[in-house]
Amino acid sequence: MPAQPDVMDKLVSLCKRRGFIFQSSEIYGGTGSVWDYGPLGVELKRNVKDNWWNAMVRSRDDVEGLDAAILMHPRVWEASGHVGGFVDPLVDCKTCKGRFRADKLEDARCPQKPSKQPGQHDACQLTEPRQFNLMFKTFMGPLEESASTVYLRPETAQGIFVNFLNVQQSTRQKVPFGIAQIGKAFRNEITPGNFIFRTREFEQMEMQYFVEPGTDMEWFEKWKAERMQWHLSLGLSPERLKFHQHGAGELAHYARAAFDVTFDFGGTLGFQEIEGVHNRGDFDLTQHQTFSGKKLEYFDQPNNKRYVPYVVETSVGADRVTLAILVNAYREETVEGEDEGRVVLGLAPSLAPIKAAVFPLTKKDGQPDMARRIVEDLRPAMAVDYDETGSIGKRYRRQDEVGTPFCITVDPQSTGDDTVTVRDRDTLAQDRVGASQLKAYLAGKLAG
RNA sequence: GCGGGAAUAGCUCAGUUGGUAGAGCACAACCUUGCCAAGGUUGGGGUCGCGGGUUCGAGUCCCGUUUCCCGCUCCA
Repeated sequence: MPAQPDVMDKLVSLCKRRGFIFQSSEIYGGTGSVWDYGPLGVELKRNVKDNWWNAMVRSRDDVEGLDAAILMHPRVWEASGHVGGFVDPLVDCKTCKGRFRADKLEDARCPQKPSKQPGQHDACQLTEPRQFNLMFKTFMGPLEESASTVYLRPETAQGIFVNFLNVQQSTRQKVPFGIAQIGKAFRNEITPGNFIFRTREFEQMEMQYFVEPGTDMEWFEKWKAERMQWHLSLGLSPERLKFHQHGAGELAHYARAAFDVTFDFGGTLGFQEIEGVHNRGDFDLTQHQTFSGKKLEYFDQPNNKRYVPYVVETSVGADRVTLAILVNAYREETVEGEDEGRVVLGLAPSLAPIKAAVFPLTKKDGQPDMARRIVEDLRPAMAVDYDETGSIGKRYRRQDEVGTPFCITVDPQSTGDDTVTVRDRDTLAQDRVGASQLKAYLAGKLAG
């Protein structure tokens, strides 16, 4: 299915208009590359995170939850390789306007091929190398001069590694087991962009699974399969999901094997990573042992052996998955007999910010009162909206474009026999349901 | 950070050779209608991204700056 090239633009507009996502600090002209989630966006993203947490932590007995601090001891980032590895010296060529990593140039010459820019590279004009550190720096302590420099974490994983023994010992977990965390991370990306796809402040959903060395590739394959299923369970179209195993040359410094889940965002973006599954070996725990001087070994009592576990990691960008869900759900379609098309967010009911909207067909004959009683009845069980403004068709479409799966209408018949119509967002079918059965009826639909 | 383009109402856009802002849609109230964006009346909303300059006068010309888009570079 070829995505419309301009779907992303329409989505950005829809997200702002209906309160999903706003640009940060907009009234001051906006701040680059950070975004705020509005009333509907925070519900959607929270539903995504809750789904992940329930699948990853609450429904398993071998994964424990954690919420580590964003600010960590600065030595953590020396051990992790971020202080050294996250700094790239870059040079610009004034002739061809290209930019290159100074450490990758073979000599002090612009590597731009002459054929690409004929006659322009007789004299190279490279700027001095400049350092780009991708970590945000700040100060811990009230006086800037005497305070120590700390970093905003560029990934959540290190909070899990440094707590490996705390969690293992406090929960009496045995290897293999995992630690999961949802939290913010920060990177001074050189080129942020594409809406919430690449931002400088973002949220990760990570799980580090600790296994016995030698069983790591087996677990790597297990988690690959499990994570693919999760993305499908969110309603992402199978044809828009593609899985990419990294070749030896692509691997990051810590990885023994890596696997990306990519999603087709359409347009110029195309397939982009939304989750990575990595076999990190014992790189991280060994580094922290070295830098901290503390043993990070697991004692296998039955077999009387001691080892540093290997780690299989799955790391999802919460914002990226949320964006993928929005892109995947966006559609424009024509209703038969209508001139104007409708915009629909075909969100899975479990992810929809609003589960049901209740309308009185007219403002007469006690219909608004009955509709409001239904709202109050449903509210404890689900996010529900009330709307009496405009024609019934207009109200349906307001809900369609924010992905509400069910619309409930109170009509003249309702006040007599206590039944209402439930209209399905996707099929447009209408069921007649007794008002007293409504809660159970919707619960069944939302679960199924 | 470099090069190019852009910025006027919530959205999409008009705005003449410089003479202190308009339309459609959207939104709100009321009337009407009553199951898929009907119609009518009324209304709210913009110091034209921000700062400076030229000018009697700047949305319009000049400089700076911020943000966004497209390339380059980077992307754990």
